[in-house]
Amino acid sequence: MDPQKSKDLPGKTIERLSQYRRILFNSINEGKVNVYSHELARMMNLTPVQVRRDLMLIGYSGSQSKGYVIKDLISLIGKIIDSDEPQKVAIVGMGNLGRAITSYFSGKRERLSIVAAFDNDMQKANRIIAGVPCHHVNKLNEILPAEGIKIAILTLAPEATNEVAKMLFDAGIKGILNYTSVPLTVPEGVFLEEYDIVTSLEKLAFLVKQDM
Amino acid sequence: MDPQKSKDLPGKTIERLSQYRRILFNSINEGKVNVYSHELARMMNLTPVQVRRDLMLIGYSGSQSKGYVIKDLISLIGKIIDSDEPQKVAIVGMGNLGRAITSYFSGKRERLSIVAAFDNDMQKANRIIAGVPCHHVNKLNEILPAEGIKIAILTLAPEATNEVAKMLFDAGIKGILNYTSVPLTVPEGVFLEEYDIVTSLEKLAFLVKQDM
DNA sequence: CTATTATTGTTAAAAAATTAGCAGCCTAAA
DNA sequence: TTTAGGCTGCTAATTTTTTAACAATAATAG
Repeated sequence: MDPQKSKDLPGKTIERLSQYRRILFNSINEGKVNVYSHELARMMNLTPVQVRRDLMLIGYSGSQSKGYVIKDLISLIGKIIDSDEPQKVAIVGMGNLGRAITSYFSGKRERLSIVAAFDNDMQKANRIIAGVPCHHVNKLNEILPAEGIKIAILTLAPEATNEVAKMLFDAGIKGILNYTSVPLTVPEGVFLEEYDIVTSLEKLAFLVKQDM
Repeated sequence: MDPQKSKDLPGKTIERLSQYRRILFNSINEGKVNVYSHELARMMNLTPVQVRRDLMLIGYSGSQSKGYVIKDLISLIGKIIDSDEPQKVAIVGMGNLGRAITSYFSGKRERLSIVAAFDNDMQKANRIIAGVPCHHVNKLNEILPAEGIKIAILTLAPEATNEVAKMLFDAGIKGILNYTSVPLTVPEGVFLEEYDIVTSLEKLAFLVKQDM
C-alpha cells in the first residue's frame, strides 16, 4: 500500500486493524484460510461494510468468491502498524495494576514488549518483577535513552503523575498510555492515549440506569 | 434539567461529565469555589468550547463574571449520572487484573461499588479477596439476582469469556465492562463497554512510528 | 451459454462529535 | 455614565466516523 496513505488512516481504523489481526490469528490456528467480510464482522461485532471499508483504506483486495486471504491480510496489517525494529516499552508504577499489565504482556509480543519497569519504592528497585527489571524512578533519565525506549505506560499514584510525566518527556518519550486518573497534558510531538476505568464504569452505570 | 433530555446526551459527553466531577472534587478540596470554562478545559485537556457545550447540554448555566459554581455543578452532574440507589457491580475473573481493579475500587465509591467477585478457581471461592467476597462462577446464577447486581466487569481468560458472558446474561446482567481480549456480542438491552490494552498500545506504537 | 446468487470495492449519505463564531451580558475602570 | 474586556450560551459550520447503496465481478446451476 501507498506508505503516504497510512499516515492519515482514521484512528478508529488503526484500532480495528490491531483487533482484526488478533482475531485472524485465531482463525488461522483453527485452520481457516479465507474469510468473508461478514464473518470477520461477526467475530468483531461490527458491520460487514465497516470491515470492507477498513480494508479498502489499507488497499487490500479480496476476491468476490473466496473473500480475503487471512495470512495475506495479517501480513499487510503488520506492514502497516508494526515498525521495522521491535519497539520497547517502559511501565512506570509497579502497584497492582502495573504488575497486572506487565505480566499480561510478559513474553506475549516480540515487536512490542515491556523491557523496563520503574517505581518510586526503593524496595522494588533492582529486582525483577513480573519478568521485567525494575528500577527506581530517578533512573528514568539514564535508562530510557540508553535503551531507546520511546513509549511508556503510566500506572502510578495520582499525586506523582505530573512530576513523573515531566521526567518522561525530558527523557525523550514520544508516546504515553495513561492509566492514571489524572488527565495529562503532553508537549507537541508526544502522543497520548488515556483510559480511565472509573469513567467507563460510571458511563455504563448511567446507561443501565437510563434504560430502566 | 429536563430528565427527558439526559437520555440522549452524547456518549462522549457522559464520559466527560464523570471526569469533570472528579476533577472538580479536587478543586473544591483546594478551596476553589468557582471555575471558568477555560480553567476546567485546561485541567481536562480540552477546549473551553467543549466544556461550555457539555454544560449547555446538561442545562447548567454559569455566570459571566464568576464562571461556574463548582459545588452546584458537581451536584447537577451527580443528579444526571448517578442513580438513586447505589448500584452494585460484580467482577468476574480474579487474576492479576481482576484483583488490581478490585482493590483500586475498594471503598472508593459508595454509589457504585464492587460487591462480589467470581472465579473458576475453587481455591479462590469462599474467601475475601481484595476486600470483596469471592465465589465460584457456578454461583453466578444465584448471587447476581439475589444481590440485584446488574453490572459486571470481565477480567477473565479469553477461553472462558463467551461461556461466562452467557451465564451473565441469563442471570440478568444489563451492563458489561469487558477487559478480555475477546470481542463480545451482547443481547438486545444489554450495554457493553470494551477496552483492550493491546489495541491501545499498538495504536500508540503506530503513531509514534509514523511520526519519525 | 445465460441467469442467478453472493461477494467485493467504492462513492455517497447520514450521524456523531468537535470546533468556530458571535450576540449578549456582567463587571469594573475611566 | 459610558466604554472596554472577558466570559457565557448558543447556533452554525466543520470534521470525523459510520452506514447505506449499488455497480462490477466471479462462481454456480440450469
